[in-house]
Amino acid sequence: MERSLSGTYGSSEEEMMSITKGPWTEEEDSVLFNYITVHGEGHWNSVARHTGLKRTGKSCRLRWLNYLRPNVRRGNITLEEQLLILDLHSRWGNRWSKIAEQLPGRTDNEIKNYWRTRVVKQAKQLKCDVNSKQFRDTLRFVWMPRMLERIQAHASSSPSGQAQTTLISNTQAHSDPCGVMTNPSLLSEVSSAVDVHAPSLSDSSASNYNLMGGGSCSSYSTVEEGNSNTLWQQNHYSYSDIAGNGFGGADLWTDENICFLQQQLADDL
DNA sequence: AACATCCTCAACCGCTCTCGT
DNA sequence: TACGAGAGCGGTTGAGGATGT
Repeated sequence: MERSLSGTYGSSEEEMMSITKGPWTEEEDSVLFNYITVHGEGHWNSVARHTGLKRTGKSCRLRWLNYLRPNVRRGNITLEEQLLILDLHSRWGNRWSKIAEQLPGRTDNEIKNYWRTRVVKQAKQLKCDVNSKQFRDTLRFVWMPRMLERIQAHASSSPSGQAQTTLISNTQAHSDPCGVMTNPSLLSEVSSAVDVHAPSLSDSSASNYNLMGGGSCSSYSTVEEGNSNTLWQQNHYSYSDIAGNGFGGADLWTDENICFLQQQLADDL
Protein backbone atom coordinates (compact mmCIF):
# COMPACT_ATOMS: atom_id res chain seq x y z
CA MET A 1 0.00 0.00 0.00
CA GLU A 2 1.13 3.51 -0.76
CA ARG A 3 2.53 5.84 1.79
CA SER A 4 -0.09 8.14 3.23
CA LEU A 5 0.33 11.86 3.68
CA SER A 6 -0.97 13.20 6.94
CA GLY A 7 -4.63 14.06 6.84
CA THR A 8 -5.10 12.92 3.28
CA TYR A 9 -6.34 9.80 1.59
CA GLY A 10 -2.99 8.20 0.99
CA SER A 11 -1.17 8.05 -2.29
CA SER A 12 2.38 8.19 -3.46
CA GLU A 13 4.24 11.36 -4.24
CA GLU A 14 4.18 10.42 -7.90
CA GLU A 15 0.43 10.01 -7.79
CA MET A 16 0.02 13.26 -5.91
CA MET A 17 1.70 15.01 -8.82
CA SER A 18 -1.03 13.83 -11.19
CA ILE A 19 -4.01 14.36 -8.93
CA THR A 20 -6.84 16.18 -10.65
CA LYS A 21 -8.52 19.01 -8.80
CA GLY A 22 -11.46 21.23 -9.54
CA PRO A 23 -14.83 20.48 -11.09
CA TRP A 24 -15.68 16.92 -12.01
CA THR A 25 -16.32 15.99 -15.63
CA GLU A 26 -19.30 13.94 -16.78
CA GLU A 27 -16.94 11.12 -17.58
CA GLU A 28 -15.47 11.10 -14.10
CA ASP A 29 -18.95 11.19 -12.63
CA SER A 30 -19.96 8.26 -14.75
CA VAL A 31 -16.92 6.21 -13.74
CA LEU A 32 -17.46 6.94 -10.07
CA PHE A 33 -21.19 6.31 -10.20
CA ASN A 34 -20.79 3.00 -11.99
CA TYR A 35 -18.11 1.81 -9.61
CA ILE A 36 -20.12 2.61 -6.50
CA THR A 37 -23.28 1.16 -7.98
CA VAL A 38 -21.45 -2.13 -8.32
CA HIS A 39 -19.20 -2.11 -5.27
CA GLY A 40 -21.05 0.09 -2.82
CA GLU A 41 -19.87 3.04 -0.76
CA GLY A 42 -16.77 3.18 1.37
CA HIS A 43 -13.08 2.40 0.92
CA TRP A 44 -12.67 5.63 -0.95
CA ASN A 45 -8.96 5.27 -1.57
CA SER A 46 -9.65 1.96 -3.22
CA VAL A 47 -12.34 3.59 -5.31
CA ALA A 48 -9.83 6.13 -6.55
CA ARG A 49 -7.25 3.46 -7.28
CA HIS A 50 -9.50 0.90 -8.91
CA THR A 51 -11.36 3.30 -11.14
CA GLY A 52 -8.21 4.98 -12.39
CA LEU A 53 -9.65 8.35 -11.48
CA LYS A 54 -6.90 10.82 -10.76
CA ARG A 55 -8.76 12.01 -7.69
CA THR A 56 -8.13 11.57 -4.01
CA GLY A 57 -10.39 9.22 -2.11
CA LYS A 58 -11.56 12.21 -0.22
CA SER A 59 -12.62 13.94 -3.40
CA CYS A 60 -14.47 10.82 -4.59
CA ARG A 61 -16.34 10.60 -1.32
CA LEU A 62 -17.36 14.23 -1.45
CA ARG A 63 -18.51 14.02 -5.05
CA TRP A 64 -20.60 10.97 -4.29
CA LEU A 65 -22.18 12.36 -1.14
CA ASN A 66 -22.89 15.83 -2.43
CA TYR A 67 -23.81 15.15 -6.00
CA LEU A 68 -23.98 11.63 -7.38
CA ARG A 69 -25.70 9.81 -4.53
CA PRO A 70 -29.32 8.91 -5.33
CA ASN A 71 -31.98 11.03 -3.61
CA VAL A 72 -29.78 14.08 -3.37
CA ARG A 73 -32.06 17.09 -3.60
CA ARG A 74 -30.91 20.28 -5.20
CA GLY A 75 -32.62 23.57 -5.68
CA ASN A 76 -34.35 26.01 -3.41
CA ILE A 77 -34.51 25.28 0.26
CA THR A 78 -38.17 25.40 1.22
CA LEU A 79 -39.60 27.39 4.10
CA GLU A 80 -40.09 24.23 6.12
CA GLU A 81 -36.49 23.33 5.56
CA GLN A 82 -35.37 26.82 6.50
CA LEU A 83 -37.44 26.62 9.64
CA LEU A 84 -35.94 23.27 10.54
CA ILE A 85 -32.43 24.46 9.86
CA LEU A 86 -32.88 27.48 12.10
CA ASP A 87 -34.42 25.39 14.80
CA LEU A 88 -31.86 22.62 14.68
CA HIS A 89 -28.99 25.05 14.50
CA SER A 90 -30.27 26.72 17.64
CA ARG A 91 -30.06 23.34 19.34
CA TRP A 92 -26.94 21.86 17.87
CA GLY A 93 -24.89 24.73 16.52
CA ASN A 94 -22.69 24.13 13.48
CA ARG A 95 -23.28 20.39 13.47
CA TRP A 96 -24.08 20.44 9.77
CA SER A 97 -24.03 16.73 9.17
CA LYS A 98 -26.29 16.15 12.14
CA ILE A 99 -28.70 18.81 10.92
CA ALA A 100 -28.55 17.32 7.41
CA GLU A 101 -29.71 13.99 8.78
CA GLN A 102 -33.02 15.64 9.59
CA LEU A 103 -33.42 17.03 6.07
CA PRO A 104 -33.44 13.99 3.83
CA GLY A 105 -31.79 14.59 0.51
CA ARG A 106 -29.99 17.68 1.69
CA THR A 107 -26.28 17.56 2.28
CA ASP A 108 -24.33 19.08 5.12
CA ASN A 109 -22.52 21.17 2.54
CA GLU A 110 -25.75 22.59 1.20
CA ILE A 111 -27.05 23.45 4.66
CA LYS A 112 -23.74 25.00 5.59
CA ASN A 113 -23.83 27.07 2.43
CA TYR A 114 -27.39 28.16 3.16
CA TRP A 115 -26.40 29.25 6.65
CA ARG A 116 -23.41 31.21 5.50
CA THR A 117 -24.97 32.84 2.46
CA ARG A 118 -28.35 33.66 3.98
CA VAL A 119 -28.35 33.69 7.73
CA VAL A 120 -24.86 35.04 8.33
CA LYS A 121 -25.44 37.63 5.65
CA GLN A 122 -28.62 38.81 7.35
CA ALA A 123 -26.85 38.98 10.67
CA LYS A 124 -24.32 41.28 9.07
CA GLN A 125 -27.09 43.44 7.63
CA LEU A 126 -28.59 43.67 11.09
CA LYS A 127 -25.15 44.62 12.34
CA CYS A 128 -25.00 41.91 14.92
CA ASP A 129 -22.99 38.78 15.45
CA VAL A 130 -24.63 35.64 14.13
CA ASN A 131 -23.74 33.88 17.37
CA SER A 132 -24.97 36.64 19.63
CA LYS A 133 -27.90 35.99 21.91
CA GLN A 134 -29.59 38.98 20.38
CA PHE A 135 -29.54 37.55 16.90
CA ARG A 136 -30.43 34.05 18.02
CA ASP A 137 -33.40 35.38 19.96
CA THR A 138 -34.49 37.39 16.95
CA LEU A 139 -34.41 34.29 14.81
CA ARG A 140 -36.21 32.25 17.38
CA PHE A 141 -38.84 34.66 18.56
CA VAL A 142 -39.51 36.65 15.42
CA TRP A 143 -38.23 34.94 12.32
CA MET A 144 -39.25 31.39 13.03
CA PRO A 145 -42.78 32.17 14.20
CA ARG A 146 -43.34 34.10 11.03
CA MET A 147 -41.97 31.34 8.87
CA LEU A 148 -44.38 29.01 10.56
CA GLU A 149 -47.16 31.50 10.06
CA ARG A 150 -46.41 31.57 6.37
CA ILE A 151 -46.27 27.83 6.10
CA GLN A 152 -49.60 27.51 7.83
CA ALA A 153 -51.13 30.32 5.80
CA HIS A 154 -50.01 28.62 2.64
CA ALA A 155 -51.30 25.32 3.89
CA SER A 156 -54.76 26.64 4.50
CA SER A 157 -54.97 28.43 1.17
CA SER A 158 -53.59 25.77 -1.14
CA PRO A 159 -55.33 22.70 -2.54
CA SER A 160 -52.95 20.58 -0.50
CA GLY A 161 -53.58 22.69 2.55
CA GLN A 162 -55.31 19.98 4.46
CA ALA A 163 -52.34 17.73 4.16
CA GLN A 164 -49.95 20.49 5.07
CA THR A 165 -51.91 21.46 8.14
CA THR A 166 -51.91 17.86 9.14
CA LEU A 167 -48.18 17.69 8.68
CA ILE A 168 -47.69 20.49 11.11
CA SER A 169 -50.15 19.31 13.69
CA ASN A 170 -49.63 15.59 13.87
CA THR A 171 -47.77 12.66 12.43
CA GLN A 172 -50.11 11.20 9.88
CA ALA A 173 -48.40 10.19 6.65
CA HIS A 174 -48.93 11.75 3.25
CA SER A 175 -47.11 11.22 0.02
CA ASP A 176 -45.73 14.05 -2.00
CA PRO A 177 -45.15 14.03 -5.73
CA CYS A 178 -41.40 14.15 -5.40
CA GLY A 179 -41.16 11.54 -2.71
CA VAL A 180 -39.42 14.08 -0.56
CA MET A 181 -39.38 13.43 3.13
CA THR A 182 -38.63 15.51 6.14
CA ASN A 183 -38.84 15.05 9.85
CA PRO A 184 -42.43 15.59 10.93
CA SER A 185 -41.73 15.22 14.58
CA LEU A 186 -39.30 18.06 14.51
CA LEU A 187 -41.59 20.23 12.42
CA SER A 188 -44.40 19.47 14.76
CA GLU A 189 -42.26 20.45 17.70
CA VAL A 190 -41.24 23.66 16.06
CA SER A 191 -44.85 24.53 15.39
CA SER A 192 -45.93 23.77 18.91
CA ALA A 193 -43.08 25.66 20.51
CA VAL A 194 -43.18 28.76 18.38
CA ASP A 195 -45.57 31.57 19.06
CA VAL A 196 -47.40 32.04 15.79
CA HIS A 197 -48.85 35.28 17.11
CA ALA A 198 -45.52 36.99 17.00
CA PRO A 199 -45.73 40.47 15.51
CA SER A 200 -46.38 40.58 11.81
CA LEU A 201 -45.24 43.14 9.30
CA SER A 202 -48.62 44.79 9.48
CA ASP A 203 -48.06 45.25 13.17
CA SER A 204 -44.47 46.29 13.19
CA SER A 205 -44.95 48.53 16.19
CA ALA A 206 -45.39 45.50 18.34
CA SER A 207 -42.32 44.54 20.26
CA ASN A 208 -43.75 42.15 22.78
CA TYR A 209 -42.98 38.98 20.87
CA ASN A 210 -42.54 36.03 23.09
CA LEU A 211 -42.45 32.29 23.40
CA MET A 212 -45.46 30.28 24.24
CA GLY A 213 -45.14 28.90 27.69
CA GLY A 214 -43.32 31.71 29.35
CA GLY A 215 -40.60 32.74 26.96
CA SER A 216 -37.84 30.66 28.41
CA CYS A 217 -35.23 29.62 25.94
CA SER A 218 -34.74 26.33 27.66
CA SER A 219 -38.39 25.48 27.37
CA TYR A 220 -38.10 25.63 23.65
CA SER A 221 -35.85 22.69 22.98
CA THR A 222 -37.49 19.40 23.59
CA VAL A 223 -35.68 16.95 21.36
CA GLU A 224 -32.68 15.45 22.99
CA GLU A 225 -29.68 14.55 20.92
CA GLY A 226 -30.18 10.86 21.39
CA ASN A 227 -33.75 10.43 20.28
CA SER A 228 -34.30 12.74 17.37
CA ASN A 229 -33.28 10.15 14.86
CA THR A 230 -35.56 7.62 16.44
CA LEU A 231 -38.46 10.03 16.28
CA TRP A 232 -37.84 10.54 12.63
CA GLN A 233 -37.56 6.87 11.90
CA GLN A 234 -40.72 6.11 13.83
CA ASN A 235 -42.76 8.77 12.07
CA HIS A 236 -41.27 8.63 8.60
CA TYR A 237 -43.75 10.39 6.42
CA SER A 238 -43.78 12.83 3.69
CA TYR A 239 -43.45 16.43 3.08
CA SER A 240 -46.11 18.45 1.36
CA ASP A 241 -45.95 19.49 -2.25
CA ILE A 242 -45.08 23.02 -1.32
CA ALA A 243 -41.72 22.73 -3.01
CA GLY A 244 -43.36 21.71 -6.22
CA ASN A 245 -45.89 24.49 -6.61
CA GLY A 246 -43.81 27.61 -6.62
CA PHE A 247 -43.76 28.19 -2.92
CA GLY A 248 -40.44 26.54 -2.40
CA GLY A 249 -38.36 29.47 -3.51
CA ALA A 250 -39.99 31.86 -1.07
CA ASP A 251 -38.16 33.00 1.96
CA LEU A 252 -38.28 35.78 4.45
CA TRP A 253 -34.96 37.44 3.76
CA THR A 254 -36.51 40.49 2.16
CA ASP A 255 -35.63 44.15 2.64
CA GLU A 256 -38.95 44.68 4.33
CA ASN A 257 -38.21 41.99 6.85
CA ILE A 258 -34.70 43.22 7.45
CA CYS A 259 -36.06 46.66 8.32
CA PHE A 260 -38.58 45.06 10.59
CA LEU A 261 -35.94 43.04 12.39
CA GLN A 262 -33.69 46.05 12.73
CA GLN A 263 -36.54 47.79 14.47
CA GLN A 264 -37.11 44.80 16.73
CA LEU A 265 -33.45 44.73 17.64
CA ALA A 266 -33.43 48.45 18.30
CA ASP A 267 -36.44 48.09 20.58
CA ASP A 268 -34.72 45.29 22.37
CA LEU A 269 -31.68 47.31 23.26
C1' DA B 1 -22.43 46.71 -24.30
C1' DA B 2 -18.86 46.61 -21.00
C1' DC B 3 -17.29 46.43 -16.72
C1' DA B 4 -17.66 45.90 -11.63
C1' DT B 5 -19.57 43.83 -7.83
C1' DC B 6 -22.20 40.45 -5.54
C1' DC B 7 -23.83 35.83 -4.70
C1' DT B 8 -24.00 30.92 -4.83
C1' DC B 9 -22.26 26.56 -4.31
C1' DA B 10 -18.94 22.84 -5.58
C1' DA B 11 -14.76 21.50 -4.06
C1' DC B 12 -10.60 21.73 -1.31
C1' DC B 13 -8.01 21.84 3.10
C1' DG B 14 -6.79 20.79 7.63
C1' DC B 15 -8.15 18.87 11.64
C1' DT B 16 -10.28 15.27 14.55
C1' DC B 17 -12.31 10.87 15.21
C1' DT B 18 -12.49 5.89 14.67
C1' DC B 19 -10.75 1.55 14.05
C1' DG B 20 -7.49 -2.06 13.20
C1' DT B 21 -3.01 -3.83 14.35
C1' DT C 1 -1.19 1.53 24.86
C1' DA C 2 0.61 3.58 20.78
C1' DC C 3 0.51 4.23 16.19
C1' DG C 4 -1.01 4.67 11.44
C1' DA C 5 -4.48 4.86 7.89
C1' DG C 6 -9.00 5.75 6.50
C1' DA C 7 -13.17 8.30 7.16
C1' DG C 8 -15.77 12.25 8.35
C1' DC C 9 -16.56 17.01 9.66
C1' DG C 10 -16.49 22.02 9.58
C1' DG C 11 -14.23 26.09 7.68
C1' DT C 12 -12.74 28.32 3.65
C1' DT C 13 -11.93 29.35 -1.16
C1' DG C 14 -12.65 30.50 -5.83
C1' DA C 15 -15.03 29.90 -10.36
C1' DG C 16 -18.74 31.28 -12.70
C1' DG C 17 -23.29 33.09 -13.08
C1' DA C 18 -26.41 36.96 -11.80
C1' DT C 19 -27.17 41.59 -11.01
C1' DG C 20 -26.13 46.44 -10.84
C1' DT C 21 -23.96 50.67 -12.76
